[in-house]
Amino acid sequence: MPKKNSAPLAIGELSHQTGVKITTIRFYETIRLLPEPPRTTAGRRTYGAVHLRRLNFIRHARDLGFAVDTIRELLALSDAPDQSCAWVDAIARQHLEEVEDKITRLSLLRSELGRMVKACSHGRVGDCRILDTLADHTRCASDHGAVRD
Amino acid sequence: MPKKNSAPLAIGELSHQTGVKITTIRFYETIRLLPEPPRTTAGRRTYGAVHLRRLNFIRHARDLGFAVDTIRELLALSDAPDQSCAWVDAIARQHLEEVEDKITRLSLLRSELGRMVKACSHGRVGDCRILDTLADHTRCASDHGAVRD
DNA sequence: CTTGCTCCTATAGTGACTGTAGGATGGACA
DNA sequence: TGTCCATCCTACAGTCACTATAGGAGCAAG
Repeated sequence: MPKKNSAPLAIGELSHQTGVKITTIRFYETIRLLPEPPRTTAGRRTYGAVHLRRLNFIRHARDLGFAVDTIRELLALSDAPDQSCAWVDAIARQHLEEVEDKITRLSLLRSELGRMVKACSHGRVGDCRILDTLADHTRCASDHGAVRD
Repeated sequence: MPKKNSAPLAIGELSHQTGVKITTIRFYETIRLLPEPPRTTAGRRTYGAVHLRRLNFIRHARDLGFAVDTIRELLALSDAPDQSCAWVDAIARQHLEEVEDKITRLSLLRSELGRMVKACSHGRVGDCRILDTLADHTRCASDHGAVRD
């Protein structure tokens, strides 16, 4: 006996229940990530359980770092329950790899920054090891790449 | 006997020597990160050793993840060699902290994604553990926050 | 009826670039 | 001299995922 909690929600209510800001909810509507909800006669959006579920999914996926386009894909997949879930698996694995990659790069960065900070003798700017290091990549211990996301 | 390699560089040359794209060099000029260089009569930019040094500094700092505004600050500081380098040190330390923070958050994420992927039994979408997990944060082992930069 | 909250649209701004359109210049070769 | 291609120029739009602001209208309580 699934209790239908189907009283329509105002946007502020939906925002509160999902932790997604009102402006962001409206933004998701404009980029067609969230379907247009029905409106009251006065033009206010009214959301139901479907929207709530979908927005929770979106929010969680975003928190886990999935891109909006990827989420769109995942949502489409989850609407076709009889398909193989191999593609979902592939998407998740690829994202995991990207995260691991980022961690690796950031760790190299941490070492380099750590070394830089440690070398500082707290004197005058003219003798600053930190600025020296920034001025000349060859002083770096590792070939830290760029951290551009 | 410092060899002055002072033949003026064309923008393509500078790009080649620093690894910064031509468009990016021009962009740095518009945001006043790099000073406007002199031009030839035909209006082409000509760079000297000063620009080369400055751009190398910028590039290296960007690679290490410093924001453009921070780099602006660091450049201003490096132009005042008699000041104390405490502020430079503080900037670098803060950036290091931010990087460490990011690593922590990404590591939590990695665990969560790893768990998700491992739980996948490669069946149909309707039974997909990955989609289940995305649909419901309470299935998560940790309170991984958001990864928003 | 006023007060204060929620809601609406439309538009511009964020950071750090990247891409495109449409044109001018420079040097090498026939 | 013609012509070819690489290089350079400007100006503006697009990226991503929002956030902020301006200027209103609606709604419930006191």
